[in-house]
Amino acid sequence: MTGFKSDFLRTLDERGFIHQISDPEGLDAACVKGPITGYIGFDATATSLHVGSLIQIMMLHWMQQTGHRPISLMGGGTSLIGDPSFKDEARKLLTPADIDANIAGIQKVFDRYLAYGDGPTGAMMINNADWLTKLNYLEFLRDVGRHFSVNRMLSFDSVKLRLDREQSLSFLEFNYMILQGYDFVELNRRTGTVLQMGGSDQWGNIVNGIDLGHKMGTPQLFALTSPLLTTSSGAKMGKTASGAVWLNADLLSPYEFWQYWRNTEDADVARFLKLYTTLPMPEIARLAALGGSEVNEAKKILATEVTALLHGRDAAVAAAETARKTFEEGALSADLPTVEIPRSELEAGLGVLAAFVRAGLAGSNGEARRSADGGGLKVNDATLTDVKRTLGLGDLNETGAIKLSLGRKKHVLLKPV
RNA sequence: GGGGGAAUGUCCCGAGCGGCAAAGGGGGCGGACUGUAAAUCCGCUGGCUAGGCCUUCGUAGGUUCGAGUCCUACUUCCCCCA
Repeated sequence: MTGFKSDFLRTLDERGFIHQISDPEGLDAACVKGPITGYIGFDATATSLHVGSLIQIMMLHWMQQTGHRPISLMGGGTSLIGDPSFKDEARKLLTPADIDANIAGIQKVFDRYLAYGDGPTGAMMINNADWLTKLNYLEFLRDVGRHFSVNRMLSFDSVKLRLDREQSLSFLEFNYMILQGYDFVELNRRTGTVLQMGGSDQWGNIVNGIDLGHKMGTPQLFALTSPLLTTSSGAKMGKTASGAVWLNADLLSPYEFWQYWRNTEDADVARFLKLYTTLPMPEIARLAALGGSEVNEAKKILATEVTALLHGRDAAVAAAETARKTFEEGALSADLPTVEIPRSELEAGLGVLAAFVRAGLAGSNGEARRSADGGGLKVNDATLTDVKRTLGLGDLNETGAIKLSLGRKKHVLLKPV
């Protein structure tokens, strides 16, 4: 449906966030009537979220910007179980200590996107461990469990994958969707939440919560899912050679984060500007209209805006400047990713291949050797030809570091300490 | 309950007469061309103290000078009969 009356849905719609809504007219009407409360749950399976979650965070952001109250729900309780949806095997079980540490890491990011506070549109940070860990089993079965039809749960696509392949789906995992459904009801009771959002793979789990709400006497609840995001070439978002594109700066520096967006494919620029920046639509339309090599300007703006939201404007501008010096002037920027190395090792002479491994540009000496064979390694901008040479203090350049490059895009400074 | 088939390079799919570091894809990385894009072409895609050594084919044993390949047991999955 198009032609939403509420600012919230209109914004999400025109920016490409909407995949499915359970009752579009009903939700639209509720949004027009006054501030509503909605949430998205985040698994605590790693110490940082990655770009795959950014679209969800942006939905919460817009929710607040358009006059509603967003809740970021930490899955402290549900992560004890692990979401089996569309997975073909069980995840490793996390300990409560792991999960607490993960939540601590994840929370840091949200302050950038949401304004937490008590007002009618103040965001809330809630952990579902608050109630899930206190449940009494028999009580829970009688109050909540009786509303779930196993027949129906078995029919969900998210579990079918496992069942069709006759792979074991433990009772523990099977309960995940019940707990997620219960979360929705519990949040409604505690905060008046009426909307749960999430990726399209969460549709079944969310609708389950709505059904449970009906049976347990909540007001009408709503589901809204975002499309599963892939790049134009079909790759899942957030994967690079070196691993996931983390949001936390200690796992991926602002410069590297900026680079990830700078390298967006042409065909994705407009879509990403709408999803991941807060630039006004007319401005995005202007950038999207740029043709040929001019799209590079749009990509730089995309990279800077996305980075500014996450790491702050200063860090984004600095990243852009480092990139400009490195790529456009070919000059040496002291702000490139830096790896420190004991001065004594340099004095003793460090094998070049080992140096590239230390810098994180190669996984092993063999890999570094192959890259060199292909002409892909550079030391201080000179192509490496002798893989047996060693690096010493004499290789330090004017900034007191050694610049190691893999390909044209990846540069690391090796700095003695 | 009975019968038949399958598990391969820790990214995925997939060939593999007892001599195999193991065909071929996809993906990824690098090079050329460009615009730090896409498409295209080329190279690489177990580890190491590097022409020699070490570790890999579901798990554990066995046969053999030598096992991904043959035998036994186990695990998991697929198909057929009941």
